[in-house]
Amino acid sequence: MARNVRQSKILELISLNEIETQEDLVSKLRASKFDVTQATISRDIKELGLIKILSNESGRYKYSLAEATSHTSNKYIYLLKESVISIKTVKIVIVLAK
Amino acid sequence: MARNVRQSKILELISLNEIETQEDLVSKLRASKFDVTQATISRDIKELGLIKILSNESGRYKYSLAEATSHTSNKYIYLLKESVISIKTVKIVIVLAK
DNA sequence: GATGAATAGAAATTCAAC
DNA sequence: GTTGAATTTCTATTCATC
Repeated sequence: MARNVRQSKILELISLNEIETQEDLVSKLRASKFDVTQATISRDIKELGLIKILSNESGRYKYSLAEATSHTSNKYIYLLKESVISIKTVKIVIVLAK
Repeated sequence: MARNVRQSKILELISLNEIETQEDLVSKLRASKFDVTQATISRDIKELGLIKILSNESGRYKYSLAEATSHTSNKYIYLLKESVISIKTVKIVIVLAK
């Protein structure tokens, strides 16, 4: 399912990068061969429950994983299980467990 | 300091209500006699490090206190100390400690 | 430094198409 | 059910003003 692969890629991207806007995310996804628009990313972000927070480093807004709840963790874990995950994505699980 | 009083009122309002937009917050602040515009609220939100998250009840976005960090907690506690705080606002501290 | 009016910029939704 | 183009809605910033 392409949508799940894309969403797990989004989790990876926001974990490893400072993503300031949805357009940033679109660019990075396109660089990874995901042909997608801002409208879809907006929906993905809502489904993943991602939040925009202030980055300590830059003082600017960036996307972040939501504060862990059973709902969001289950969603993340499901996506990671469903997709072919690189070692980078495994690191996300570690981040979640912090 | 009017700004701090307003910001602690904001903490109270988002803790006790589902605030979906900055305009919502402006309305509620005006109802509480804070004469303020969206531009100022945008700045307050950034300074307080507030985030927009999905509400479990409504499935819609609402403003929320940030995940606790020493920085944000200190900021909240400072504001609560500085201002004349109602019993309602004391409840916010309890929420933060959860 | 704090703020508002206006504007630019970003994000959510609509509406159609698939 | 998923998506994109266009649009609406919402938010951040600019540029004055105090």
